[in-house]
Amino acid sequence: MSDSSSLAKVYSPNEVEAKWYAYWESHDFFHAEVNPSKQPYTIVIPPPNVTGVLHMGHILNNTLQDAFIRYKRMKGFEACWIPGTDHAGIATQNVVEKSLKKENKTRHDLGREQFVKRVWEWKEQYGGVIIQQLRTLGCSCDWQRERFTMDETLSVAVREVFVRMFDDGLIYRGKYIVNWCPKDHTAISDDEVNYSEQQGKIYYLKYPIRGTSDFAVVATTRPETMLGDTAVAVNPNDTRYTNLVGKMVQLPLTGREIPIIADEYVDASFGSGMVKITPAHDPNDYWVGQRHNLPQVNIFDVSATLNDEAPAKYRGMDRYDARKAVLNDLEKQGLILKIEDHVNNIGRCYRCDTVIEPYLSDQWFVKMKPLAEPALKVVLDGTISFYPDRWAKVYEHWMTNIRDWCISRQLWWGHRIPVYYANDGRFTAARSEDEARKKLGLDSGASLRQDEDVLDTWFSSWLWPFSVHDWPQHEKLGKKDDLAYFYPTDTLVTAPEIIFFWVARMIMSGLYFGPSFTGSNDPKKNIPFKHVYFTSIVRDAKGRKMSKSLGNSPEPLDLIAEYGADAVRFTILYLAPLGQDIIYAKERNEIGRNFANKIWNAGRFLLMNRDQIGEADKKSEFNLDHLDLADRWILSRYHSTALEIQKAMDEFEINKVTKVIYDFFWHDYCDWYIEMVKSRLYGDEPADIKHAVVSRALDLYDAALRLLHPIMPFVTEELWQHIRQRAANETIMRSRMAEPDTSFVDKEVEDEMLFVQNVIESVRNIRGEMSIPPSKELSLIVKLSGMHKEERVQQYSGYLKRLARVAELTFLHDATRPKRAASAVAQGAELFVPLEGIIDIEVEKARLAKEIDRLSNLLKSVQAKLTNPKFVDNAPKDVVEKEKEKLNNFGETLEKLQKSYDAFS
RNA sequence: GGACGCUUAGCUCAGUUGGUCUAGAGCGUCUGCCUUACAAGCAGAAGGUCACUGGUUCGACUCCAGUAGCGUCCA
Repeated sequence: MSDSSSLAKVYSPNEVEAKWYAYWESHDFFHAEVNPSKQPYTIVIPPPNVTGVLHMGHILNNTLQDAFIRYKRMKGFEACWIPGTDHAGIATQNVVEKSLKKENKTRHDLGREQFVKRVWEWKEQYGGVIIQQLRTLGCSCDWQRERFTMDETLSVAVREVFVRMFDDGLIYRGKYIVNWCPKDHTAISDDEVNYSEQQGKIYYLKYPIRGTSDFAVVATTRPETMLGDTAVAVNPNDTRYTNLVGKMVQLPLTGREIPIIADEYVDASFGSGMVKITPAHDPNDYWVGQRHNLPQVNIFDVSATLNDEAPAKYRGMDRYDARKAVLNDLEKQGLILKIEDHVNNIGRCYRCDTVIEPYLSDQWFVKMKPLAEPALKVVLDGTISFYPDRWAKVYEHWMTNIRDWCISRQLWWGHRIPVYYANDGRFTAARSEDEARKKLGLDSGASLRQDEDVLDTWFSSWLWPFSVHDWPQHEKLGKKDDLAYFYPTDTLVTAPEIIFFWVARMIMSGLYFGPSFTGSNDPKKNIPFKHVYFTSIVRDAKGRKMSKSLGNSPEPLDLIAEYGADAVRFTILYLAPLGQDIIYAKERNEIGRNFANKIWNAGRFLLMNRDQIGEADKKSEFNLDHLDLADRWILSRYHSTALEIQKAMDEFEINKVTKVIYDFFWHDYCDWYIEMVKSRLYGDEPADIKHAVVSRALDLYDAALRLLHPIMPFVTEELWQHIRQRAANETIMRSRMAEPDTSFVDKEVEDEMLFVQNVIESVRNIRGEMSIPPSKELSLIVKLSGMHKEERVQQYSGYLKRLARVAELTFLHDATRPKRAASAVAQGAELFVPLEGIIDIEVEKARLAKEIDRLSNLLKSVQAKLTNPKFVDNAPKDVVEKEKEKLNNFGETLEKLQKSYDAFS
C-alpha cells in the first residue's frame, strides 16, 4: 500500500472514503470497552428523530462530536461515542397516518394495537436512514451500542422513572390548556396548528361594577367565552384602575359575580386596559388564573358545544351560534359599548382545518421545582460548564421561573403512561398490571384500565445518558461495569434551542436518579455530562436560518458527493466560531476541498522523493546535531502548533484548531519547509544526508496528518497508509497523537528563519514590482548589520538562492553602493538587487517612497509617545523600552531607505 | 416589552487579561508565472476613519455608557 504511482494528481475523495469507513467498521475500531488502564471519554449523541434525514445542523453537530471523540481516542482515552435515534412521537405518528390516508384510512380504522404495529413496521423499513448518513460523514460511533428510545430496555427505564416519581409525589394529574380540535376530538401539538390572519371583530363589553353605576369595559374577540369568565384584570401600574382592584363586577347573563384583579400580564395600552379572564378557554388567562387561584369554568364539551356550566338557554348551542345569541342578549341589555374591525390570528387544525379551541383537559405533570433547584446549582457552581458560558444565564433564568412539565400526549405512538385505573376510579402508577393491583389492593384478575395517553418523547430522552446502558436492568444484563465506567459522559454537543427541553432535563434526571446507580450523592458523580458545547446556527448567505420549509439548505449528501466528507467537515468547523452563527454557502466547501488536495499533493511530493532517493536508516534521523535551520524551524513550528491545538481543543475552540492546523500545514510545511527541502534534495549533498532529509520530512508529515485526523479522517488515513509500511490492523485513528514537546520550540531559530523569510520576500517584492519574470535569475548583494553574521548566512545561502531565485549572492563590507540597483532593508540588513538595463528608476523611487512614507508615519507616532512625559512616566518600563527599540529600528531603516532613494536623485 | 449576542478589507471571519502586535487570513479583484507535489496551484500587489457618539486612560479595535442596524431566546 505504499506505492506512489497510485496517487493521482488531484485527490478524489469518494472511493477513498467508502473504503476506509468499511475498513474501520469491519475492524471494530469504533468500539470501546471498559478498560481500567485507560481513562474513559464518553459522548452520547443527541438522538436524531427516527424519521429524520441529515441536514446542515446535523453535519455541524456530528462533525464536532466526531472531532472530539477522535481527538481523545488518539490522546489515549477509551473514547466511546454512543449513537441512536429517538422515536419522535408526533412526527413518526404523522408519517404513518399520512400513508394511511392514501389508503383512505385513519388510525381509528386500524385500532391502537394494529396502528402501533404498523408504525413499527414503518420504523424497521424506513426509519433511521440518518444513521446510515452519519457513516457517510465519517462518524466514529460505537455502533454496537446503538439505541432507540422505544427499545425494550429503554422503555423499562421510562416506566421505572415514571413509577418512582409518581410514588415520590413528583408526578400528578391536573388540568391544562391544550390545542383541541372539536371535530377530531383530540389534542394536537403547537406545531400542528396552522395560524393565519383573518378579518374579524373586537367587541367592547360592559360589566356593571357592584356598588356603583360604573362599568368595567373589556375588549374581546370571543364574546361567547364571557360565560366562563372568572375575573376581570387590569395592570397593577395602571393608575386609572387602581381603586377598582378588589371590587366585584356582575357577569352579565350568568348571575355570577367575579373579582377585579391586578396582573402584570395585562397590557394597559391595549383596548380599554381591562381584560376578561377566562382560565378554561385561553392559555394566557389560564396562567393568570393559576397565579390568582381563580376557578376554571369550562363551558364547552368536546365538540365545543355549550355544556351545563353555561346558563340554560345557551346549552347545546355550538360556539358560533352561542356567540350570536350572547351578543344579541347583551345588546338588548345595552351592555355592548362598541364593535370594531380587528385582525385575528386564527389557529386551525392541520388535518381538518377546524378552528382550534384552547381546551382545558386532564394531563399528567412533573413537578419541576424540586428537580430544578439542584440542577441549577451544578451549573452555577461550575460542576457542569457551558460553552459559551453565557448560556448559563439563560439556563438560570428559565430554571428560576420554571413551570411544571406536561408530559402526557394524546397519541398512540410512544411510551404508554403506566397509570392504571380501577373500576371505582382509583388509580396508581405501576411497572405492571400485577403491581398495580397490588398497590390498589385489588384481587389478581380484577379488571384494570391503563391510561390512554403516551408520554412526551422528551420523557425518554431525558434519561438517555444512562438509559443507553440499560439502566435499571444494567446489572441483570451484565452492563453494570459499562454504566459505572462510561457515566457520567464528558461532553454534550447540542443546539441551544433545546437547552430547556433536553439539556436541563437530563441534568435533573441525572441528579435525581444518579444516586441509585452511582451509589453516591456527590453531584460530580451524578451529573450526566461535564461540558456542554452549544452549536452555532447554520444560516444561508442572506443570513436566514437554514430550514426545510425555506428550502435554502444544500442537501448534505450532495455536498459530500461533490466535495468529499473531509472537505465538508473541515469547512463547517473552519466556519464555526464558538457561540456565533455560521454563514454558509455551498461554494465555501472549496476551502476544505482545496486543503485536502494540498495535503494530498504534499504527500505525492514526499512519496516521489522517497521512491527516487530513499529513506535513511532509522537511527540517524533525529540526531539533533545535523539538523539545519529548516529542520529546527519546522520542529519548533510543529510543536507550538501541537500545543496550540491542544489548548484550543481544551477550550472547545474548534475553528481555531482548524485554522492553526491549516496554517501550519499549508504555509509552514508546504510553502516554506518543502521548498527548503527541495533545495537540499536537488543540491549536491551526500546521499545519506538526502536520505535523512526525506525521512525527517516524512516523519513531520506523519505527525501533521495525525494532528489533522480528527477533522479530516479519510484523507489522513489514506496518506498515512501510503507513506510508510503499515501492519495489517493498523490505522491512524488508533495511533497516538504526539504530545507537544516545548523543548523543540526555539525562539532564536524562529527569529533567524524570520530573517530568511524577510530577505526572500523583499527580493520577491522587487521582482514583482519591477515585473521581472521568475525565469530571470537575479544577483543579490547583502550588507549585514547587527546580530546577523556572514558565516551563519552563508550556511543557509542555498535557501535564499533557491527561494528568491538568486544566482549569485555576495556580501558588501564597505560603504560603496551598488549602482542601478533596487534595494530594501530587512531587519537592518541592506539588500541590493543590481538591475542594470532592467531597472525603471521611477518605479523603484515610488517603491522606496511608499516604504519611507509608511515607516516615517510609524516613526512619528513612536516619537510622539516617547516625547510625552506622561507616557514615559506612567507606562510600564518594558513598554517604554520596546518603544525605544522601535524608534531605533524605524530610524535606522528609514535612514538606509532614504539613502537609496537619494542615490537616484 | 425583557434578556443576551453581533457590527473589523468588496464578501466571510481572526484579533486570549488595554501597549498602534507595522490590525491578519480565506474568498473575490489586479499583475506575473503551466518554476520536475499541487492552476483546487505558486509569487507579488491593491483594499480598513476597526458601526456611530461620548467617557475612563499617558495610550482604546480592546474597558464603560448611550445611539443605530442585524440576530437569537423569552414574554
